[in-house]
Amino acid sequence: MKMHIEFRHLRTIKAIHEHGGVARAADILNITQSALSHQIKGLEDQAGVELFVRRSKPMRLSAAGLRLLRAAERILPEIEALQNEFDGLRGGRSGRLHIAIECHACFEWLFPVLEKFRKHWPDVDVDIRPGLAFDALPALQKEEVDLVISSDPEDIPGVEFKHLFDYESVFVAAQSHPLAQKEYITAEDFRDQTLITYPVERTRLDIFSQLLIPNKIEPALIRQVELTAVILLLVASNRGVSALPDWVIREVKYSSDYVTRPITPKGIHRKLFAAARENDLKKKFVADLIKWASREAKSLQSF
Amino acid sequence: MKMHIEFRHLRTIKAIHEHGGVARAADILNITQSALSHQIKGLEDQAGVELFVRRSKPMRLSAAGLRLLRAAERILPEIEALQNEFDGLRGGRSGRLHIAIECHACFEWLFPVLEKFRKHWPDVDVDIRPGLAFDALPALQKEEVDLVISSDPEDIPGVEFKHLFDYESVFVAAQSHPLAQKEYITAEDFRDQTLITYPVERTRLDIFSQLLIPNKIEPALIRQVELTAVILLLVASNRGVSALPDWVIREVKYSSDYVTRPITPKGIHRKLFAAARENDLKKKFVADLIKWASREAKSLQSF
DNA sequence: GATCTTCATTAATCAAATTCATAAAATTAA
DNA sequence: TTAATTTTATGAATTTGATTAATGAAGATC
Repeated sequence: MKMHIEFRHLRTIKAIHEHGGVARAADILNITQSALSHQIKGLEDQAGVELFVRRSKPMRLSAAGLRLLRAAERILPEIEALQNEFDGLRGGRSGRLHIAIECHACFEWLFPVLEKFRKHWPDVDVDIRPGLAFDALPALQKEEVDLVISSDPEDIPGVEFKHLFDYESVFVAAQSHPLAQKEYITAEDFRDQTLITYPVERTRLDIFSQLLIPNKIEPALIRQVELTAVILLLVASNRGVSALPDWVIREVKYSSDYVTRPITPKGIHRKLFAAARENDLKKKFVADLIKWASREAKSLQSF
Repeated sequence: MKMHIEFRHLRTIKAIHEHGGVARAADILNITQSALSHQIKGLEDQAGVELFVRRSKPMRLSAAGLRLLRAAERILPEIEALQNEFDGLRGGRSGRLHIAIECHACFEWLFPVLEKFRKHWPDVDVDIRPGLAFDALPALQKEEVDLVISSDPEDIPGVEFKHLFDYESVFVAAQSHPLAQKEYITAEDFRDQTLITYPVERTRLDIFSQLLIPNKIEPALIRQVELTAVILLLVASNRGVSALPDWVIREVKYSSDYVTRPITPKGIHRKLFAAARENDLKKKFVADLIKWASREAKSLQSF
């Protein structure tokens, strides 16, 4: 004999307890007293346990009934919350916005955007998913992630790339560094240098993908550093050179112990895009994030 | 449009996620694939949200579906535990045994019994309910309490009194106390004494109910003390006299700075009973508690 | 003791979950 | 590529089971 508890039963137990009696509970639940009576009987038969003490007339919960009540009071709020969440989801108030970033430096300008976003959309589950930073576009298609910040737009059906802003990857070195004398930097210049980069794969770094790999040049040493501020510190104290997006450097320009130079005569110019599923772009909160991200990025450039 | 989640849906979501696909989940749940398909469609329609990503064929949970899954994984174990508890309840393995004691001193021998009980019946919710110590028998009828330790058996339908043991309420005083010279104590003897009692109503103390109230005697002073050991300490140092069950005193007899005397020539002889609902007496764990209580009490007497 | 509440029961009704049979879509194999 | 296979969706019929209406029984209340 198996017991078959349903939410209906939990609501019934709770209502009977709270309103003291089957008839009143029935009123609250908008069903007849008879229905509740049947319901309770069904539960008691299946459970093989008396849920109520019928000795005295407005019947009270028995020990087993009290246990059930406690369960009801823990479970019912959960699905109620769930239902509210789904309501919000339909109304576009809540949702998920998991972001994969291919460019490591993007943390810099993305964080303030996320701060603002969280304030305006408190019910949206926004997050940056690390790890799957490469292969991010397949993840976007599979709905494992909802937004990808990328420099390499592809033509994928159902996915749209929104242009955020242009930037230039520039060479950074200490003022006293020999290369600081040059007007522009070439691939060859890196051959005997210590290159300081973010701790990510080479293919995700502009300096490699756009210059060193095509020219088959290997720097003398590569040193990986997480924080942009630390990279600049090391560069300024002549422990190596680096290549960073111009806006990253502009943000901390006041420390003028280093100089920037274009890479190749024309410079490495790149565009940054936000990729999302076409469907999601209709959602207000996704559009908002892209709008704010673009604005924040452009305000960084205007320094 | 209101959403109507049921346990069935939670189980479905969980099964589809775990077994990767509707067909397999259907197999596990002993239901047809069609039923699950209809079920999901129903949920999605009502929620107005896509629960699955149908882009690829063994279909996967969407963001919304994942939330539902998380809820399922929190809620389902709860009712599973509940069902197990109810199964145990039917099998007599679990249950409730809340005890009301009318005689305050009974704590002394009840505690070791409860220790043993807890070891043998770990799933039974055993407890001593203080406060409702008087009026305990009505509470027993109303199933607010499941066992009452009492000296005054009444003829209540559906309630049975099991005899535990006999005891004598004896007078205790310091060896140097004048009344220690007497062979037995009378009601009159208390008139100019400081009487040390447990902090409960008079009607629940043998010395009052059996002697002082019938004889309309009021002691010079009453001092209320919680712990038996402290009562005996005060008595030994001549701060007052007391009246206690013989077995209480026997237990700490080694401290021989006080003497005991019968109250009235015949002594106050009482019986102690365990009262329970006839129904509950069929339960093994209730029978066990009474059996062990009786045994423990008798072993105390044989000191 | 008469009346008012409160809960239980029976049979009938109604809604909804499930099934059966089959189509459609995607995946895999040939 | 087609064919074969797996996986999900759909429509109509069926079954299940929850609810109701009407009524009866048992406490409570005056």
